[in-house]
Amino acid sequence: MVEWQRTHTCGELREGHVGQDVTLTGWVLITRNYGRQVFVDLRDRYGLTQVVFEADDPALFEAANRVGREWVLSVKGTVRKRLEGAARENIPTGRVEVLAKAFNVLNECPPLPFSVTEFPDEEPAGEELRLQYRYLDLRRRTLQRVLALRHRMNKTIRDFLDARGFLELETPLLGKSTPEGARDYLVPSRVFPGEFFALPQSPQLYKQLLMIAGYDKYFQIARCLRDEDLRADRQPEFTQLDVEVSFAERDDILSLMEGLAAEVFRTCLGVEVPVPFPRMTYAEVMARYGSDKPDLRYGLEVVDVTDLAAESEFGVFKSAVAAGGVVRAINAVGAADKYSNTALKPGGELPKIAETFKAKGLAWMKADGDKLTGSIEKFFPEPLKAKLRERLNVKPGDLLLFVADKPEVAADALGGLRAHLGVALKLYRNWWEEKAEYDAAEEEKAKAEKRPPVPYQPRPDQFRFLWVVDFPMFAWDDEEKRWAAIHHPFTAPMDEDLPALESDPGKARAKAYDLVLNGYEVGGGSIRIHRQEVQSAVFGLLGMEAEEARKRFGFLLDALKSGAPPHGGIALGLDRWCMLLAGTTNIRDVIAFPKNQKARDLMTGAPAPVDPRQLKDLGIRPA
RNA sequence: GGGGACGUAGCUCAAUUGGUUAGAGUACCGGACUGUCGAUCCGGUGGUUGCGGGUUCGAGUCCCGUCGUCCUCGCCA
Repeated sequence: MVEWQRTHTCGELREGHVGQDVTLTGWVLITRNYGRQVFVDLRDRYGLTQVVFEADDPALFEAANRVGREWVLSVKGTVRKRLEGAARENIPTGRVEVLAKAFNVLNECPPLPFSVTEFPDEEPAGEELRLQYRYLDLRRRTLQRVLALRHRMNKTIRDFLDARGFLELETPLLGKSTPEGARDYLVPSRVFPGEFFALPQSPQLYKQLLMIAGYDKYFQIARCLRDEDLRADRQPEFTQLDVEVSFAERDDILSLMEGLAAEVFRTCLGVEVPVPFPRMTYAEVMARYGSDKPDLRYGLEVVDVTDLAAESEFGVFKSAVAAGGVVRAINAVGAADKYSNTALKPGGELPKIAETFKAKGLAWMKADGDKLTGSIEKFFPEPLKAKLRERLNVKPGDLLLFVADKPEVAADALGGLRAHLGVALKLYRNWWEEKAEYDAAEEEKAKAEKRPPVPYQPRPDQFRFLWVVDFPMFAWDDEEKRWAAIHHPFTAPMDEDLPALESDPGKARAKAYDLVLNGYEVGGGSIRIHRQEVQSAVFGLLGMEAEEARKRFGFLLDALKSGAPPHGGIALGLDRWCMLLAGTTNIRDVIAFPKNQKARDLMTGAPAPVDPRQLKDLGIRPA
């Protein structure tokens, strides 16, 4: 085997290279045997080039005939223009081909458990199988593009923050378990049997200590680990852009992030997202959308009708109001025909969703012409119906959905219904769905017109950012009978709410903010407490005795006394960012080696039992 | 921990009301073929219907259990 090193990549050759002797290396996508020629599509992550073996050289031709899919080859040959009429305009290398003079088989490959070709009408293999053979899955062009996009995103972030004087600093993986928050992944200490490190849920405390140390602009693309149940957009280990700034107030952080988001969308998608992003208070989004991360790509807002319901004769509404509850409604515009009365009965499609969120039931009316119909209609006298129609802007064919309950339950249930209806009524389209449609049509057109296809360009209106601000400091934990931090225990209360900390903790608002994009929480942060006495007070409210606080966070309390500057920051969930940039709703699609829903790595099999001697060294006995 | 969907050839799927020997496409193997481009044509190999039990004259199909995967509620400061 001689001189197999490549001179060009498989995506490089053009008409300008015609006549040159070149060497390509890559994987065989597919071969076409035509009797007198063998065509081999050779592929690497840069592209695909057609290689031709001709029968004039019987030994070479015979050898080429044996080559199969996914073999790794090095091919020496001459670039030549394709025959008249045989050029392909849909790939950049489509006007040329390489006439092979010699080749090396760098590795053979048996038939694979699934196809990596990704032909248009080819159904992808099941995810379980793809995760088991992730190294093959990653060979697919789609995943190669996603990981390249992820690189581009990370690079943009680093360049953006570097240009503004930020330092990328690393913090430990082996740290100390902190109370509250998610379950920790623990690492046993060999030197101190029975003692454990905890892997970081985020670099939160370290970055605050860096602020106190005077590193006033910090960032890190940091791995975070939380041992909680997973979802389509949650992995046990995930990546955050962690940012912290000293002498910053909330708006400094928000506008910095707006600039960063705009830069990321510019470089990764070619989209100019409008800044600044809209802002709403937590109270407002919960009232209007029933969610702290509403998707603003569609309306379907929640409307309060408590006053009208109280005037009605409907017992369920009246008693809910009498008990201090609320009655809220959604007008599912034009959906009266889509949901039969059966689908709206208890146990039907929509009531079941409401019940998922703890609502006791779902009441409804339909607008049949200019009449309201449904079983609860009779409890509303005509003038009240008129007010209802006006409040909810009812038009013929509309479906009204009511939830009567405690404010939080009503918000959750209607928020859940809103999200469900957004999908069911097709109130919005994801940009990648429009792209898929465009691509299919454009491919056809380009082929007919013998030109390269024009790539799809996403639009700014397909990305609806939102800042949610003024979160409450605490929520009452009914199970543990105590206040729990909504953000985290280091979040500063709003200055004017400092008195409320003592008198009415539930009313105190935090200097906390979340960034929401198309219904996904893609970032969250706060201005931190930088005064020791405030931090101690908050610990106290969270039910932590002074002695315990000292034991757990003594280092932080001491540090806060030692010249801590005001500071604050944010963390962006980069996996979710990458999802939305890549056009997927599955976080595993943007992580090279993800875990499955039970947090198992199907490729390596981790987690796995270990040798008993390892456990003995660590002083651990299995349960 | 709760709810839901799914599990049939290497892969993607089909199989009527419970009814004959479980099919198709693709992959793979063999053959034909002078420009293909997911070539085409002809032929062939390939099955513990996830696993265990039950009902039945008869189970891929129905019931129970179990394992696995995904979605979701709780959970994720």
